[in-house]
Amino acid sequence: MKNTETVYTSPISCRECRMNTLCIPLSLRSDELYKLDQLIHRGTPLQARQAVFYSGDKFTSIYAVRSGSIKQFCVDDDGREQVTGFYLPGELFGWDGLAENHYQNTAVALETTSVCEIPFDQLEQLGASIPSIQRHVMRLISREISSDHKLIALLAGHSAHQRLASLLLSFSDRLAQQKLSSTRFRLPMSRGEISNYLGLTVETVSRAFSHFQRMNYLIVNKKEIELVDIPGLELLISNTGDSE
Amino acid sequence: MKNTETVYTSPISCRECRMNTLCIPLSLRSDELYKLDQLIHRGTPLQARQAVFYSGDKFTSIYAVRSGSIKQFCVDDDGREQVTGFYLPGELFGWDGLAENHYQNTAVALETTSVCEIPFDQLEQLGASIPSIQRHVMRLISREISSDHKLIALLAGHSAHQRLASLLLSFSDRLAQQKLSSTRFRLPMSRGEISNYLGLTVETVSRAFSHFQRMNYLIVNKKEIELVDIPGLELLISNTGDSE
DNA sequence: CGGACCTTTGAAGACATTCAAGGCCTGTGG
DNA sequence: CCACAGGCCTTGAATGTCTTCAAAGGTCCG
Repeated sequence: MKNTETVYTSPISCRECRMNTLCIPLSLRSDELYKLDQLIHRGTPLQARQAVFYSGDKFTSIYAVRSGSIKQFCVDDDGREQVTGFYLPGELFGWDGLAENHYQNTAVALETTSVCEIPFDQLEQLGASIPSIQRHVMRLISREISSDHKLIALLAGHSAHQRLASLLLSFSDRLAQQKLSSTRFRLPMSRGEISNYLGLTVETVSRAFSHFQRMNYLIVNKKEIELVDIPGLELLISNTGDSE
Repeated sequence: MKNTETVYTSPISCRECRMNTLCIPLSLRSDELYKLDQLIHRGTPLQARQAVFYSGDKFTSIYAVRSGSIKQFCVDDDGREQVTGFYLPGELFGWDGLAENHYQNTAVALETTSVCEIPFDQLEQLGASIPSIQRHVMRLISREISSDHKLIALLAGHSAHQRLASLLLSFSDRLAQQKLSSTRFRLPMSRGEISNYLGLTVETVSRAFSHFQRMNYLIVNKKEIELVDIPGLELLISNTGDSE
């Protein structure tokens, strides 16, 4: 099992676990790394339901989840909330504020959560002098677009069961990336938040969980999930319905 | 009626209508503008159904629609296509390729279409020397995220009628930005493409059009649309259903 | 212990899909 | 130029999935 983090041999990089939470696979000289590291403000931990920023706030920074989890949602013209994403440790959020210089979404902690703040104008200046950083920042933004496209495809073309299964497997994958268990985990958000994200009702999500348990795809106990048949869930998602 | 384009006093900027199709509200010195303008490759016109790039192609450039229209779609693991966006003159596409250095979507012309190619590495280099360009590029990418979020909210929280009405009003707005009629226009895509984009079936979209015509919201003749009651459509979209 | 909120489950209903068929355009070949 | 084939679009009827409405159990926190 290779430890890819050994790239960061600088004592700076691992101090306070800053860099590795950004998952930045850059090969930087240590002085460059030092500059990047200096940008990152380590915030005080947030309590559940506490906001990182509100929709309409002036855009200043992007954020990385260090521990805990974040829910991002926007509010429609007619007052409807729409969850646009859940963010786990190592993931970045806040990009949407860049376009209009104001955050379009509100970001709140789903549990006790700590985040890193990365002031954008400083990141921008640093990017101007270190091209690899510039490139990487753009790549990170683009990644957000790709994940949004995946969600669009999920919402536009999949059933309730498929949507929930996708969410669970997405969580599983992302936890695995953090070297956490991909089969047993705790969902940090409520059924209501899941249903909103997936474009369903609370009842439908609840029924889907029950159904998955009956089918022995998983064991669910409140927010604790144990996936016992990941291939089965994958099959469920890929089934277009023209067979069976 | 102010003409905001008078910013571009340089003879370069208006040559071949390059800059104004990018809608870049930058105040650049003419030498900077010249450099930016030089990047832009004017492509030969595309015929309907012809691709700008395919999913999996190496990422080289972003593109701006000069005339005509573009459909962007990705193909799921299980082969399902999902339209992720339609692009009209003045709009940019191709950002999704940045993350993995390969385009995730395929972009095809919906009709005879001409696009500008903007090689990304050159744009990047230029951005490094001209901060305002750098900033603007990021803003453009972020705009893509915002519009994706709007689509997510549309798919997750709105009925078939609301989705189609939203699409029509979105077209109306975007055409107005190009100083074209916002009430009479031709939809460049098929019913099937609309239904895929909106997460519906062809039949549902067709019925929605018929319904809108019966309700005197619009007049539809094949792909020709005339919006006759835009406020009515707006009301339809904002109605959460708890009234009326 | 009580109350509010979240979750689950049931039953009825609504909306969108599926299945089916016919009409309308377009482009091609006779 | 006309005929025909194949899309694409529309419409109808039946089905199904998800929602809505309703109620009860569970959990958390004061």
